[in-house]
Order: sequence, then C-alpha cells, then structure tokens
Amino acid sequence: MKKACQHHHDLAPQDLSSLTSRLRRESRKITGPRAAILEILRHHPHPLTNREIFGELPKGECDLATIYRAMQMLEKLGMVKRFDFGDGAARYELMGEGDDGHHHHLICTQCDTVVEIEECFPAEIEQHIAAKNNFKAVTHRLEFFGICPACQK
Amino acid sequence: MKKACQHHHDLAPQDLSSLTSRLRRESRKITGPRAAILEILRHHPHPLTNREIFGELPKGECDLATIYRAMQMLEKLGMVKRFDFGDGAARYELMGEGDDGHHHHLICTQCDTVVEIEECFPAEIEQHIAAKNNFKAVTHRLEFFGICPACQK
DNA sequence: AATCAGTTGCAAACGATTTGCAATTGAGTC
DNA sequence: GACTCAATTGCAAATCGTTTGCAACTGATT
Repeated sequence: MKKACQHHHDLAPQDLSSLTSRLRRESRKITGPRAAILEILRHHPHPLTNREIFGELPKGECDLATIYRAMQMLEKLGMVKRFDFGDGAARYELMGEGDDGHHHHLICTQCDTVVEIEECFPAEIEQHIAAKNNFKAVTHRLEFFGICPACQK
Repeated sequence: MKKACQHHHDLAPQDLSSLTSRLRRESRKITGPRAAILEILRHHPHPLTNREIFGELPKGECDLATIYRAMQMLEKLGMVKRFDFGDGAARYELMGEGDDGHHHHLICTQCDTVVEIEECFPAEIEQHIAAKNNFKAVTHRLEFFGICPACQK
C-alpha cells in the first residue's frame, strides 16, 4: 500500500473520556500509549494498519509492539474492528459502543483510497447459504476493489 | 488452520496434458516440480496453501520456494485463482480455461472445513456501489464463516 | 506513600513469502 | 543423440507483519 485516505467525516465518533471509561470498566489502565492510539483512531475515518498508527504517533511515543498489543486488546474488548484488505496487514477502525462495526469498504487498487460502504451482503441469501449447508452463526468478510475516479484519468 | 477438507468431487477438472499444453503455449517449461504441483491441485477441490501443497509432495520432490514461484507464475497465467481466508496464508485453486474462477467459500471457524459456494454478491448492487462512487472495474472479495454441522455437536 | 497487577520497551523469535546466485535442466537446434 | 541457452531449481539469506520473553516501569487502589 502506498498513500491512501480521503476524509468523509472528520468528526470524532466518540470522545476520549467515553473510550477511557470503557477501558477502566474492564480494569485496563489508561496509559500514555493507549490514549495516543485511541486519539489517532478517533480522528481517522478509515481502517489503519498498526504501522500507520505508529507513523502518526510522535517519534518516541510508543513501541510498535505496544501498538500490536493494544490493538489486540481493544479488539478483544470490542472497541475496534479488524479489517483485512488482502495485502497482508491488519487494519483497525474504532467502533461505537452498541455497534458491531460490521460494514465494508471500496478500495482503489491503484492509490489505495478507501471509501466506506453501507451496502451489505443480503441477509436472506446468507441465511439460505447457512441453511443449505447446515452451518450456524454464519457471517462474511467482504471488500470491494476497483479504480477510483482520480485514478481513471 | 488445523485440519480441513471435505471432498465434494474428486473428479479432476482437467487433465494434465491440457494443463501442460497451456504452459508450453506460454513457453514455460514442464518441469518435475510443476507437474507434481499441478497433479496435486488437480485432485483437490478446495484451495490449498503453499505449505499444504508442499506437504502433499513426496519429501524431496521440490523446494518450498519453488512452489511459491510456481504458484506466482500460474496465477499470472490465469491457471490458478488465489483466495484469502484471512489467516495470513494464500490459498490456490486450479481454474478452468475459460473460467475466471470467481466464486466464494464457506469456512468452518472451528475445524476449517471448506465448502464451495455458488451464490455471489448481487451484480446490480455491486454496479450501484460502483456508480455511486464513480469507481470503475469493481469486483469483490467475499468469504463466509460459520460453524459446520460436525462442529455444532 | 506503599503496593501490585497491568504495561511497556527492546530484542529475539516466528511464519509466510521473496530473492540472490550458482548449479541444473527442459526444449528446440543441428 | 549431442549442443545451446534461457528458464528453472535448491539453498540460504533477507523481508515483512506479528508475537513473545523478560526485566524495568507505572497507573490505580489502599
């Protein structure tokens, strides 16, 4: 991946205090690195890789391993959602409290611009697939790829 | 991933000679390792990781690096399709000549059983997504996850 | 201020994948 | 059936994303 990003909404989905109280609730410490990571996620509308988060942080702010550990923990607590764009690096997006964070993206294969998509795989078809194969608790992982307006020129 | 597999059809999708002639057509050599790899793919109905292919091969048959190179080449020639189940290992499935190999899977999150799925994301919705965002050449990557009948007991 | 589990930095370890390079080998050519 | 040469291979080292062991450190509570 090279560049990327295209801010649709620069609004913070939730304030830091609400985030930190979620941590406290789980008896997790609010440390400098964690606050900094959450602060970055709060200001990014699209999924970030750990390395991207690392890059956004002031130089000595925190170790890359700490970010990996933090994201793992945040995912376990359901505070971030992990996405996989198929390039071998996990990406994370902050998610609201009640929200399960399930949604998809449209990614430009040339410049890596990301657009959040509201459409989803039709539930009836998914249920049909589950029923036909006798599977339970079926979900899906879905991302779209194409060429963005800018890269078509 | 641990175990896996559940053969729906053990029929070879195409014979070796048709495969090797495709290689010859591209002025690629039919070497021992390549023939062995194709032979394995021919007999597997579900995507295999390079390591799995390696494991199927008689011990000293070929180097793992050779498999990586072979799969890369086969993918470029459009003879295999790469899939990503989100566990960090690429998987490959042999594909027919005219076929673009586009299809999806239903994977058991407990035992890694794989079922090939014929349903696909509705074209109209995909077109709508493409149009709304002014993207061209839009495709998608889609896989389903759930708990298979055997693992529900 | 004392205490202690939860955290962090750092370096080493890992697993998937790639790559440099010298030795080997298909596949036409004579 | 030898000859030639680019394509291919094995092997080891290198990359990349991610994980982990461990000793030092630090929030949060008492």
